[in-house]
Amino acid sequence: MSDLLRRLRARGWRLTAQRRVIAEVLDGEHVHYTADEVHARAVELLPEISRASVYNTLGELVTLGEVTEVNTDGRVRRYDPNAHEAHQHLVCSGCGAIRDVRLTDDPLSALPEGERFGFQVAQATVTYYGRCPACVAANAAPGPPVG
Amino acid sequence: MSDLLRRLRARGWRLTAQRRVIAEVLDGEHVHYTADEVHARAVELLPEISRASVYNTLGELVTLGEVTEVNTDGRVRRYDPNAHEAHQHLVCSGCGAIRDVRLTDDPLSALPEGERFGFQVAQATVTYYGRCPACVAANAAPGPPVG
DNA sequence: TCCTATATTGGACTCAGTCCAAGTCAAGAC
DNA sequence: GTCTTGACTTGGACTGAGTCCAATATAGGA
Repeated sequence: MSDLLRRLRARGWRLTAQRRVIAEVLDGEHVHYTADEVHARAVELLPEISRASVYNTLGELVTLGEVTEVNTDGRVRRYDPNAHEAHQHLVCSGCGAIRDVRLTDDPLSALPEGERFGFQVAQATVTYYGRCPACVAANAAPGPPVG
Repeated sequence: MSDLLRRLRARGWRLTAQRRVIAEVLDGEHVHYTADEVHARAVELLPEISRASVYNTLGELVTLGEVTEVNTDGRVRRYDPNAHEAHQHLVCSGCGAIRDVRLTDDPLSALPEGERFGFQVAQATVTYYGRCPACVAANAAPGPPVG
């Protein structure tokens, strides 16, 4: 049993076939799947698993802090199982590729007291946008870079 | 005529009633409306304006760099007319209130070369999450803070 | 093995956003 | 002032992500 499943068990989760399969799909530190991608991969392991179960389980994993929701394109939510290491994301505006990145400074330190407006600030998410090496090479000559 | 309309005119835009109304709705530096909120306000000024026109116009304003798209909740896109001043956003996880904030450091400086993976990094967006004074006061005694 | 609270299912539903063919109209030409 | 035309608008159908729910199934403790 994976560490994730062990932790879930310890929290009183019932270990159903569906939850095991979803945990298996998310196993791997650097995946950023959408709910539908998780579902597609889960179906290969357990053909009868429903979309609703995938959404339910992902939502619960997010609530428990085992998975982080990331939204890099303003459209689809993605699920990041690398929730136990502080990191941010670097996104290719050409192909949408996503890399986990570690920053030198806590982004909270860049927000001065005078800009907090009395908020109790708890968290920051940073998304970097650029072009990955493959997309840079692909557009080297033709046209201006996008985004 | 507002500066925005003047700039659009200079770019060859036809100044239709719909576009004037949308520009008027977005007038004001610190609004962060969704497309449907823009539509609702536009309808008060021009009852027959359609959702499609609102989406079209907002999309064009974003392409022209006159308005920025922001997504603070992973769900709805919001439109920020304060596109000519570099800033980031502070979001209340209680009520969703959004404030523009100016940082002391360029967030790009926190991403070391070794974490760029050959990307040509162009841009960073930072979103801070916390609780606004009103939400802090509201939950002062009862229950643990959310998020 | 039984029991039951918890989880799963599929299908209907919502909501944001897109697409399109038909109709309208801003603004340049005269 | 009127004409002309291509850009703009419209409403309605459509898509895709995500939610909700009543009926059914099942994990795991008794």
